[in-house]
Amino acid sequence: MTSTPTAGKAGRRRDPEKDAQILQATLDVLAETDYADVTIELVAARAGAGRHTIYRRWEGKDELILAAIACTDSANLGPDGLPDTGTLRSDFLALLDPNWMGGSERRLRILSSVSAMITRTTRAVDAVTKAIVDPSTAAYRFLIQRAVDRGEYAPPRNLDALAQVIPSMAAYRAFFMQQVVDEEFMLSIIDGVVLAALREPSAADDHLNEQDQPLT
Amino acid sequence: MTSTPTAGKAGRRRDPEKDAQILQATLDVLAETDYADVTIELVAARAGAGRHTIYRRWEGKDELILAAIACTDSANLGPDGLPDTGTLRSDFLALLDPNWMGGSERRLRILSSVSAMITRTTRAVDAVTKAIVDPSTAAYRFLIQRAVDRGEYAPPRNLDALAQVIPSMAAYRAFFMQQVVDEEFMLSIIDGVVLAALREPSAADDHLNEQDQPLT
Amino acid sequence: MTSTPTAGKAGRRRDPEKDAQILQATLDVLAETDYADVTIELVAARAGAGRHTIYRRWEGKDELILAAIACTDSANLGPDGLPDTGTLRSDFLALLDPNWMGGSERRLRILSSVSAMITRTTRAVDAVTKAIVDPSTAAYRFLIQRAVDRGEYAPPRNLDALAQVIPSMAAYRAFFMQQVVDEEFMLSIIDGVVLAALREPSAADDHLNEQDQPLT
Amino acid sequence: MTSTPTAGKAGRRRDPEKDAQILQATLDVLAETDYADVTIELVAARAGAGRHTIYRRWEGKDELILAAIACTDSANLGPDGLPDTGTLRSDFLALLDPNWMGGSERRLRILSSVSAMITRTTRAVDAVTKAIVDPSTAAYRFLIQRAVDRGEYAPPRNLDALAQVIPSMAAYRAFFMQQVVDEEFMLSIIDGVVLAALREPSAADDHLNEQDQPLT
DNA sequence: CGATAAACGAGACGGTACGTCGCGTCTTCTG
DNA sequence: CAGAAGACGCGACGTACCGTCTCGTTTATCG
Repeated sequence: MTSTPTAGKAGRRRDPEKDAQILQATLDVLAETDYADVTIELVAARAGAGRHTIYRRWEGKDELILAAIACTDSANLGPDGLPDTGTLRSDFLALLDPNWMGGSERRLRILSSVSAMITRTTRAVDAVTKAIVDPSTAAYRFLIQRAVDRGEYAPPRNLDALAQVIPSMAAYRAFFMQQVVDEEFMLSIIDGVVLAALREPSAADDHLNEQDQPLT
Repeated sequence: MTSTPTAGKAGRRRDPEKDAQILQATLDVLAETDYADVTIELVAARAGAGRHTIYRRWEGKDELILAAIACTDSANLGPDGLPDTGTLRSDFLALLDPNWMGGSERRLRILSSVSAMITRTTRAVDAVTKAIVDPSTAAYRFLIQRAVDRGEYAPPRNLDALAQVIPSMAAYRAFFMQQVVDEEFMLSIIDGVVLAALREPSAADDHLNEQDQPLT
Repeated sequence: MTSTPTAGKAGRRRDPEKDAQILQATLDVLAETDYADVTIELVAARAGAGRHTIYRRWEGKDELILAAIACTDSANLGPDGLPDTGTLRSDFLALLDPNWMGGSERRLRILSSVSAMITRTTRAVDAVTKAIVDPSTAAYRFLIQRAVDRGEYAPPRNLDALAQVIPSMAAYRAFFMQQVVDEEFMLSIIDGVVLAALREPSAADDHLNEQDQPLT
Repeated sequence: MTSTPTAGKAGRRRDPEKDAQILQATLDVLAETDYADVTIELVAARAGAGRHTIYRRWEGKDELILAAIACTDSANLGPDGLPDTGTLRSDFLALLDPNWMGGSERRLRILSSVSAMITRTTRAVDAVTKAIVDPSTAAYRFLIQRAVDRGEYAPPRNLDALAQVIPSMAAYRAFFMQQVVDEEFMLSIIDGVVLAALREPSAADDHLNEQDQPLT
């Protein structure tokens, strides 16, 4: 997106490793300090790069940070990377540790930094949505749907809404309240909200378990 | 020397009207531009004040913005200001419009600006907690508790968690996804999550009100 | 010229001492290093000032250096500061040491630095002319005229041309040839050129000695 | 070892025409803009060359400019190229036009650019000395000596000093004062200084040619 | 004649100075 | 003394040029 990797033109190619180094340095700095203290100079120094090398790739500070966020590997939230413990409740708990919000302090601090841009740039919203919001929601939706499929719960009235409960509440607590998202908190919303909103399957649901049922 | 009319000090009094003008100007600027573009110079110009007059009153940019936000009257979320429509569902809907997150675009933009400070300043967290988080949670808890009290629903397993569902999800949508919190969305979480997690009271519930009832 | 010293307006006055400190620092740096190595940052640091303070007073690097050159105290080349030894020859020699070209290494290095600007800026020419060229020429013209007035020499055919001989040749040697302007060299042009071009007064000149005689 | 016509190396030969193109482009750019605005990039573009091609040939910007100036053919100041009009005065005037300082505006601008380097690079001094100072002085010394030899003037006390008068004063005027060196100016120094410092030969001069004659 | 080696246009790269802007502090004058 | 005006030290911003270093292509000489 930032570079046209192999255009059949002359001239030295942009070092693709530099991209990675710079983005990594950006994330590192972002994790350590505040958005306002993220200096292009500092990022460049960390990445062993010159300032101009950064400006050649991204339009400015914001674009750089956005790109860094975007490259946060949220790929472990794909179906393959998700836990499969047998019950939805323990799946949720298993997701706590490596998951973005309850995960490392680092991930949270990085996210917090983006917030400084989210108001002004549509791109910031897109980046956050793509890197964090969508993957999280998708992961939770997958887990719930699987539990329904295996007959653990009846199909919920609104799967989409339910899938957003945990990420929303975790983010709210972590970001606006700046409080840790620990197991106690997770359990309170797992048991008190999500699982409470699910029902055990009725007898009539048995035939539908293996079929596609439109979600609305 | 004999008559010190106002206070025991000599010299010109601080113009109390300036406080209001400056805070108003801060909110105005905050509403139209980004946090990073909120310049003390600009605020001062808008307020018809000098920069030093601002620094005499607040410690710096952050404190100024915090003070400006703090003076936003969100106090209509007290028990007296809350709707009482007869059912919890319509109470929730009645809360949508005047509520902060579903409120005016202006209010959202102003509040979004705090996010730029929330990471570094403990005071920002306090301000947000005091102005937004606590009132919202308290309001929703009040509404739910009232519905339980009037026998509309059985006492939930975790009232605190449930009370935070709506503000969390609304904030997440409005802030991180930058999408409108309209009635459709509210209904999806009211019906799909909150009300789904509540049970109608059984006959036995009269005695069980204060007890845990195992899920299985 | 750079500041309007006492306009009846509000606001902090520009520190007049800063002007001096900055100009002095500029001259110092100019004397030590090359034009290209004169950094605003360095000058500011030397002067104990911020970069912005410099840019507030002068438009840029060139203007700063020009101003610094202009403030070089060439006032000791006024009639009062000139030597009066009794003979033109020893007057010339007496001028060697404190004089600009034969003077301090410092003065020469400073001049050399301006040369980098003299091509592009008309202002540079003006500054050099005002600070160096004119004072030197005027000084030599004064000395020669005084010698003529006292009857040491007959009025020269072209006083202006003669007055420029020494500064021109000293500058040429010092700047283009980068060789020292020492007493030996000075004597060679004093005796070989200037004094050689002057004549002893004829008998008829005696009456005119004390009168004004137009030069061209 | 006897006949290695080109060189014992493989690989593509350096395009000798590129040298010329680059030097020409350098001179062109030098003539129209200031030293500081002479960009390697710009020169390369003008010459239809790549920057690296320039750096392969010269060590840097300074060396390039020096080389460009060095290739300016100012060698028409040799004894054969000098005018021989019969009198020293008209010889001087005849030298005005094609001479470097009185020469084209272009030539002056180009040479002025060296001044930016003359302080830091010894090579610049050498180049200037070789290209300008020495030829000019030699030319004027030759003309004066010839006039003396033909009996037009008595041998001057210091031929070297006298030979530098015109180039020095012309350079001073052209460079430091940035004023044209026209016939009027030349006449003023020819008549007012150089010729004034020369004496018509006395009868006794035939024997005294090699002796000093005291001024008094 | 094909392999190899250098030159070449293009342009990425690490530095470093530029000139601009905002912050928070300070001084000066006016009411 | 408060208040408006604005100078001041600091430090980040984004731009430009320097000189070096790849790239892929072209051109020459040697095996």
